[in-house]
Amino acid sequence: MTLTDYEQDFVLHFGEMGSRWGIARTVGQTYAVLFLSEDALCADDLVEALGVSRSNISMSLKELQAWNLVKLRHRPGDRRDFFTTPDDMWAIVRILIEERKKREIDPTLTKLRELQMRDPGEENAYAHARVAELRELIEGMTSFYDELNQLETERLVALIKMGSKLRKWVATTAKVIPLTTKKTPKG
Amino acid sequence: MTLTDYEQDFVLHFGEMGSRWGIARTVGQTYAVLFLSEDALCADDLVEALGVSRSNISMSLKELQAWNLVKLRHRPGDRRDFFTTPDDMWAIVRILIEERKKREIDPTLTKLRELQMRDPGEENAYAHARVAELRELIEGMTSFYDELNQLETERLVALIKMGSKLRKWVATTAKVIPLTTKKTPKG
DNA sequence: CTGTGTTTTCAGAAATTTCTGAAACTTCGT
DNA sequence: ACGAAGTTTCAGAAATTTCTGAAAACACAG
Repeated sequence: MTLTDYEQDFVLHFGEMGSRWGIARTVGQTYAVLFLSEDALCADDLVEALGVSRSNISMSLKELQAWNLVKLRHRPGDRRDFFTTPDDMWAIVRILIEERKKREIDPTLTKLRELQMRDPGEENAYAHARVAELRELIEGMTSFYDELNQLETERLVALIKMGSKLRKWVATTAKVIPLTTKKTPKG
Repeated sequence: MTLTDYEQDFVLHFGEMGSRWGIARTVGQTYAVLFLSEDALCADDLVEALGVSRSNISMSLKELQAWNLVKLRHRPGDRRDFFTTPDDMWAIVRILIEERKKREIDPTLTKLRELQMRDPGEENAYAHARVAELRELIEGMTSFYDELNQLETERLVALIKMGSKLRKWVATTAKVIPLTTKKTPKG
């Protein structure tokens, strides 16, 4: 398991981007190696390819499994665990978006709803309105996402390829629905 | 500048979420305070509200300005800088998405394109194909995003509110376009 | 030019996250 | 039950990120 220069380049990039994507470097690199590999790899292959500790690989694989980003495989007569990435890329995209939503949006939505339940009192009138605005916006966006997410992949791909047709359709269809965002005036 | 319990709760949540969103805690809190405040605030207001150092606030505001998430205001006869958040929430959403794309997607797209230019050679045939697949997918998604981003806010909001209409429209319109994702077979 | 009120910078302290090595655990064959 | 091959856990080391305090820089008034 030695990486070619080409692979190396890709893998190092994923490692560096890791911090921006909210994952540890080794997790990013591990995923990258599996992504590029035609066959399933075992933990020691990854240790060798990346030159990091066995335990680090173990942790990273655990994290990738928690995110559903790798699949476990077994070979007859071999006790080791082998790993691959799902080969349908769109499945990967859906997983990534779903996981990010779960971690980055849902807790905030919960908090906003909780705040909305409270009696804000005089002093928090403005804050309360602002929270409502934010909550409505996030709710709108997540239900739009749910809508898209219900499309089977084939149709989603078609939609994405449709380009300007979508814009035209919105232009003709959308105008009947009234705009509801209110601007809150400022001092 | 003392925060009410209500505000405090919101602000602390934004601080905690910061790490998940890829921003420092103080940056998140600073933004939260400004977001909830009806009037523009100066740096010392924020120091008092959050109980952190002046320099930390200075850095945080600088970062928020780099992201275009706060606006600078001045008062006649007052030398201090005052800050607010843009009051159009959709503008905020657009900024956030654009900035994330810039940081999290664009560098990778550049890298993938760079790899595609290279002569991969025999040994990298599979990796090269996999990179192509990923690049195409990301390009497709970003141009769909560009498409949506060209809609003026009013129409975007309408589209988001359209719910199942979109799905129906895709069902009737999309089927003419052939599916192009190829599954790469595995060992 | 000097003094006052303000923002910025930056080296190092503090906090947090990531990684390692050693030990513990699991599973299976004999 | 024992040993071999594999995996996981976890305390602390290493690396990274965030925050502070002191100093520097800036902008204006007198």
